[in-house]
Amino acid sequence: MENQHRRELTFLNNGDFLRQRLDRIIENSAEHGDPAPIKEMDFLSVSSNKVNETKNPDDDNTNHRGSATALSGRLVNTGLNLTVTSRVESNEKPKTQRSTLEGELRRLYEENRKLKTMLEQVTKSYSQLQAQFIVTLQKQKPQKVEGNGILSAQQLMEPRRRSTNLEVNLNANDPSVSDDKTHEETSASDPSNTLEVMSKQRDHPMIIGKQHAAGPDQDALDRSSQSWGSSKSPRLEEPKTEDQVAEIPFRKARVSVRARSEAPMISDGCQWRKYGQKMARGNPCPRGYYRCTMAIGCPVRKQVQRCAEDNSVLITTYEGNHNHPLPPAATAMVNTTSAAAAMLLSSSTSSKDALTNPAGYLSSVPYASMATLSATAPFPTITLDLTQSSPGAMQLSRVPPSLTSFPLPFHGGQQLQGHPMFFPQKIPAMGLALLGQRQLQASSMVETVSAAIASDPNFTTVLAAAISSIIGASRGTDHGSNNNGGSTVSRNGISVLPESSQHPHSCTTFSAN
DNA sequence: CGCGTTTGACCTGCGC
DNA sequence: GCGCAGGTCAAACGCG
Repeated sequence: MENQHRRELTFLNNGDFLRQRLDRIIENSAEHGDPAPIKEMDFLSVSSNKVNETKNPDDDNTNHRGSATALSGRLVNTGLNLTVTSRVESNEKPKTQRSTLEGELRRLYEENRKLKTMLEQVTKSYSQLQAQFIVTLQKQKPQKVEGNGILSAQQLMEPRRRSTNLEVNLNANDPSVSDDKTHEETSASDPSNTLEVMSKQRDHPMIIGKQHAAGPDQDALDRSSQSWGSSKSPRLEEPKTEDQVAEIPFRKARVSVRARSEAPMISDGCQWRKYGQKMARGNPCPRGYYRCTMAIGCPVRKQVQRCAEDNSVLITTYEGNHNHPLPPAATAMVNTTSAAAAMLLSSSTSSKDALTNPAGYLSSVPYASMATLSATAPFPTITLDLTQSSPGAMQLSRVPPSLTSFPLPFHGGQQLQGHPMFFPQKIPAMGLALLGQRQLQASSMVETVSAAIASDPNFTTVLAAAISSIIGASRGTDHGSNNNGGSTVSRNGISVLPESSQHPHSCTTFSAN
């Protein structure tokens, strides 16, 4: 069951499974005397096949997502947003063979439809779980404070963690690709899910406890959030309490977005106020510092800077947790991106492990073509690169020379010796399928990250562990909405791993429009 | 007048 | 300890 589900999700996200099936069909056709039933792939034209008369009741649904592939008169969703027409000389085929193919395709279509539904359910369940998780955390805060107002010795002795700086190249640069599915899926999540869904710490299983120790009041949260970056301005700060001191080692994850834009800032649905500008070393373009002004005291901040190598590339780095409802434009991205960041952070139970063996995590990130680790950056950063326009471009990414880079193996520890910046496309099947298409049709970033979430057992494991550890003790407080969540977990065969019960969440809101 | 931006000063962390 | 770089603050300024 688990394997099947995983396969289904993979297929949904990249069409690899279907591609294999189609290959098999093609091979069968060749064996039956049709040497080249599919001579070329027309990515633009809609099917003109004469057989396409029995319109499937779900055609509309498929078409509007731009994923329909017409093959032998049947629409098949490849999950690649590609429209493929096979020019099969259908009238040359024996009728039986044709009907067999049609039957096969019909079955595939139905299967694809089911898988799509399942993915939507999983996505929705994830959002619901997130919301419940946060609600439970908030409920438990008073207890924690009551029980123990200070951090454990282990927490206090936790050394300042090393950070990881991770770049994940996503081929989500094509705005022309329909994003209806994305909106459909993300809109299913309650905007409230975006509120404090993400904590700012990681690397510690008792992160939640730490937050609780800091107190349930928003001030505490704001204090911790205001320490954006490696330096704090102490001018207006009160003398540090024990809790505040203990917060220092725990820093926030960042999500950085690279997107091509001539505009001074990418539109992400939020309102920002500039509070500073600074010339950064090694970049002739100044870096702007912005603060979210959609609500008083919203701790979310972002940095905007143009890429030194390419001025058309805008690098936006987000950090912090919104303490207010988000507009739909911003909400759409929050869950998926925060989950991506959480997934990043959850990859390493310790920073040392992340430096030495981050493959386990990265291997689950689709389209992740390279990763770099920074021994100097004070926080883990996941970079979503929306600037790549071709598969080849995805293979190489640059990082500042100040960053210590490590070749990170994917799935089995493959590395390119001597090319620390270059990673083989040893990525999950979903990525391979896309790469194999030569024309990488990028779905939206949300879709991409969603794919990563849906297909990543590590993330779901961590999430399940977190929920189990937090909610498990207070099951009575759950409501009916968690039914889906529970089924999601069980479908993925998640087991609770106490050592993975960290809850790294990064609140991130962005879009690249 | 209110709001947002600009800009120089200040602070912290870190490397040498 | 010193210098540098990153991050933040707040007064000054501009605009509607």
